[in-house]
Amino acid sequence: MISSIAELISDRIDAMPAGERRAAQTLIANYPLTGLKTVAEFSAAAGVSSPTILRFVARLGFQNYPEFQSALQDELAAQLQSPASRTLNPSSAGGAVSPMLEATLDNMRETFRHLTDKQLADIAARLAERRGKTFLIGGRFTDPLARYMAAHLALIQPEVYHLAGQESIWRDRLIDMGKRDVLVIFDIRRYQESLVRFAEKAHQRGVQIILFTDQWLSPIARFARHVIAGRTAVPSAWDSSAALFVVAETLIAAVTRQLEAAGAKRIRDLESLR
Amino acid sequence: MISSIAELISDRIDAMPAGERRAAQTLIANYPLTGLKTVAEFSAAAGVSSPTILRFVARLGFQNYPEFQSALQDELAAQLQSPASRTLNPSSAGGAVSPMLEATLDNMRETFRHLTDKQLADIAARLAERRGKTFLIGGRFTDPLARYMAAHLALIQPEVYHLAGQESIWRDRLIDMGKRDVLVIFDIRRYQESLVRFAEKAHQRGVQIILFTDQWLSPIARFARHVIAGRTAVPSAWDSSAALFVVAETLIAAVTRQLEAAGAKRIRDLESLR
DNA sequence: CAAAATACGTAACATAAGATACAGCGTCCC
DNA sequence: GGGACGCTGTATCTTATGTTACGTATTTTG
Repeated sequence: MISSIAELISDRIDAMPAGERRAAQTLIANYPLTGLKTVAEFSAAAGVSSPTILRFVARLGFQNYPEFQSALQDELAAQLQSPASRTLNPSSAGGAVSPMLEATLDNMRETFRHLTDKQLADIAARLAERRGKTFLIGGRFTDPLARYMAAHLALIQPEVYHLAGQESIWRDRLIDMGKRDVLVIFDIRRYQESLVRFAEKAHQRGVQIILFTDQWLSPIARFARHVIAGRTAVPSAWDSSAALFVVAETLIAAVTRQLEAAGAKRIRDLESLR
Repeated sequence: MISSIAELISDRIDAMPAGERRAAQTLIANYPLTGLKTVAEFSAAAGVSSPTILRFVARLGFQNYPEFQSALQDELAAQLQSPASRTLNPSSAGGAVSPMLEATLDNMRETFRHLTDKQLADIAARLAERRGKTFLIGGRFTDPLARYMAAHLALIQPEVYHLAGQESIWRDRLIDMGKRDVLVIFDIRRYQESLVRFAEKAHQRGVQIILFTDQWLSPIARFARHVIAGRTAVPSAWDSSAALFVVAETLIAAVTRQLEAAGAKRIRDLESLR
């Protein structure tokens, strides 16, 4: 079975006329980049004319050039999203312990790869500054993450609230929210209508929203000041929230550290209690 | 020094108006693929208009959109050619983030290294067999994990209950528990007296206890039929429950798979609902 | 060696892409 | 509360990209 376009090419390259073969070789030489450029650039790189490129693409079975490019992009997306870390991963040598674990580790690496220190520091700073209140809420499966984060944050600073229960209950809490407040929302597919509505209203009131979502971005991203996009794909019937969980823990640690550095009295009191 | 466009973006994202920030977040969320598509596709993905995308690109310092795309392609080319550079990305290269991530990944590997496939399979089988009820409970910080697991298990099988609220409330639930039932407890340092008492009483009633704890083992291990010891040490003021979280997800996946294999009617019904 | 078939490039075309002008709107500041 | 500023989207325009038609060159085959 032929999975990648590169395979497809090397499979048919022998049956190609000279010009198209040059196109094929040029593409393979630095795959897949040349194929993402324009026909004119591709043809120049291969030293052939534009129609030759188009005929080459047609021979591969694509209707037109954009379709060919989309296929390349999809392939690239798949590559970038599940890094080939299987090769450079020490634990994978141990056998089929758990594909689940491997996927989860990949997800975490990939999630953090798209997350800069600065982003995390900014979000931590926003959570640490005590100008307003902090609210946390999550969807059906992610609400426990909101609870987990709330449990920690509530300990190191005042005015941290987890929004639980029915929609009507948290909707009424909107009255307490304003520009100085922060709302942390967890929402992964399938995105919850009620959360989107809630986020929109909070946004209208000027609340700063920090969104934890998956790589396809919840519609709440529209209203969010900060967006954390975690990878969720695992070999399971369910999506994995593990990557988001680790980001949450990382943020908790960062906030704690910032407050410690700021010499917050509460932290000292807390330490004396421990 | 700013080397990659991703860095450039996260550096300036704060100085951007809302619409352009959405563009930035969308691009970062699955970088750099969105930037290689057309302006129209990009704008649709970000939920903004085409001009906003162009203004976003202009703000980054590019003269026009093609120039921006070329820059992305060059960056991609460099990445693809030296695979090593993919591992040492901006976020993991240095800074305060990566020690946390590294420790967490190590914890997971180590946790699963001490966990055999058979153990996991046994526990999953125990959870999947529908002879009695399943109860879940956790400590101060780990109760969200119990909730998370309960939210999934309750969907794929009946009679799954998360024990919430005050101690007196769950103590009264002991009446409903018997030999055929399973109790999943999450308890890491500092171990909670109330949980230990509860576990002991449940054990006396013949309840099968599955314990999620840390490597120093909660005293509840005395009463537990199955013990999962996760690594919790991270460079933070708090312990990490991430490894336990991943084990929980793994078990959820395994139980789901077993029930699917057993052809449970509920699973089929569930799938028709999705 | 000649004729046919195929391959290839030039040039004109149509389409879709990126760029721009402008008006509406919200926001901030005085 | 009013005015100025800045942001955003709609509609229009321009550019350049992909596509096609056709003639020439090249190879293949009888």
